[in-house]
Amino acid sequence: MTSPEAPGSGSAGQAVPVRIGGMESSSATSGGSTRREATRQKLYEAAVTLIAEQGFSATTVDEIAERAGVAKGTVYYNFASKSVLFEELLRHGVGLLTASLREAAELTERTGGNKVDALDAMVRAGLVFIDRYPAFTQLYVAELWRTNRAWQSTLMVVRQEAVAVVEGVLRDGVANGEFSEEIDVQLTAAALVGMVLVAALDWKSFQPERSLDDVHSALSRLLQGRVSGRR
Amino acid sequence: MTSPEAPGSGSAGQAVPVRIGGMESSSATSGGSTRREATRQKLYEAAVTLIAEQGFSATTVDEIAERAGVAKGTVYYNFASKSVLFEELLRHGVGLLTASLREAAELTERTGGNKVDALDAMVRAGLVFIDRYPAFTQLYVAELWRTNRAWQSTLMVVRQEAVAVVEGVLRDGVANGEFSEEIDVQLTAAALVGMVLVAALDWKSFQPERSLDDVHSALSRLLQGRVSGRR
DNA sequence: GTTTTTGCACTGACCAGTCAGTTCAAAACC
DNA sequence: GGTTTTGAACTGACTGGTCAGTGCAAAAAC
Repeated sequence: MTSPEAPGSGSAGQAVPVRIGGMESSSATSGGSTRREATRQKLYEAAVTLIAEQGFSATTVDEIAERAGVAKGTVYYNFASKSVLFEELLRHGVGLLTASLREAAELTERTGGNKVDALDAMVRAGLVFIDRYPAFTQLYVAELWRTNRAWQSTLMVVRQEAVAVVEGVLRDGVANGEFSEEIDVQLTAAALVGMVLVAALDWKSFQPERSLDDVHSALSRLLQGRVSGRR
Repeated sequence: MTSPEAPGSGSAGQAVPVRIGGMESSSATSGGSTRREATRQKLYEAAVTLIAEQGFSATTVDEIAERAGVAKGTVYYNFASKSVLFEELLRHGVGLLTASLREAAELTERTGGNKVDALDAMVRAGLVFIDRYPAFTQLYVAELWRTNRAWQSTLMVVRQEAVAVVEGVLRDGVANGEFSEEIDVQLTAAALVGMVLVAALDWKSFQPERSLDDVHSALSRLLQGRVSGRR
């Protein structure tokens, strides 16, 4: 099940039954069995594609259960409600993205790259993420600017974490003179995120045969202002 | 004429409502009453905000009718179904955007601007549009990359019309040497659209007190590569 | 007199969430 | 070893409610 979607905690090896306490702090249901974790994972995977395709409200719990190969009751055994399932899915997915962006930025830092390099590395990290989890990305974009929804506040927090990584790099770049002091950090960060997001979704939807490198270099060019003019 | 048929009665064919290419609704209002047009307009306005907030499936026809101050029967007198109403709304809205972009590009052309100016004018036109119709924009973004929905093909056609305007300017710019020949027109256009879309939605959602000029200048800077480095 | 809107009762499909009952692997016991 | 008990995990039929779409007679608008 190295399935193509549903950001889940790695691909939980289903062979190894022993899994000692390590990592995750969320204690609550400690003693969590592996079986349960596997079921949740299957549910995430089923839900993410269905919701990306049809939207949250148009996706039924029966469908999710069916695609996960599980009874409907199991969904409710594992999650308090349909929207809790969704909320948890969102939190998890964006967490992965944030970690990935942060790592890209830090790696560049450590290997002595400048801030433009960091930005470029983050663009690539974003593309890699979208390449791996297109459905999740799609669903995220669809929900991000909605108001009046149960998971709105969760989403906002989680979004801010991701955007903050980009903003941080921009701010650092301004501080060390690499970027103009005139730039508006917040707006520029949003614009950069949008650039990657939309270009990548278009790539996946309308010309999926293109390579990641292709897309990356097009965006790099734009990012570095190598669009206009000669050369 | 895509003249509105009588209230879809008969249980007749409910075969997939996907129908491409319908001509523009008569702008001339030929014969068509203005009253009807006004009712439709009210329904569009009611539907757009509700659907932007809640999504298509979570929005009920009763709600739409109520917010429009109209009886439910009227909705069905004017539109064959809920999804037809939505589809027409999409077509209508994107039509406005496309016209606006095209106008911006042409005006720049006529007043002797170069292609960068045209792009910049289109960015502004996009911002003005989003400023005026934030709910529509939001809803459009939420639906754009969905698959498996009834109005998918309509959306695709209409999206292409809008993106094509941007692509056209880019292509012209490449042709006259203003832009590098290396740019990927399609991807760059998508990225530019994304930049404006996401920056503007963030603006509206998270810092609505900013002025349009503010946002525009931040994007202009990015567009012209005046972000990094020197002056 | 024709078109459009209203109001409202009605139907049939669909769906989130529930709950009494089943499964089965590991623990407890002999 | 073999047997019994336990309980977490899972099942799926069922319920109560919701909602798209219908039908139609009468009023309003043009």
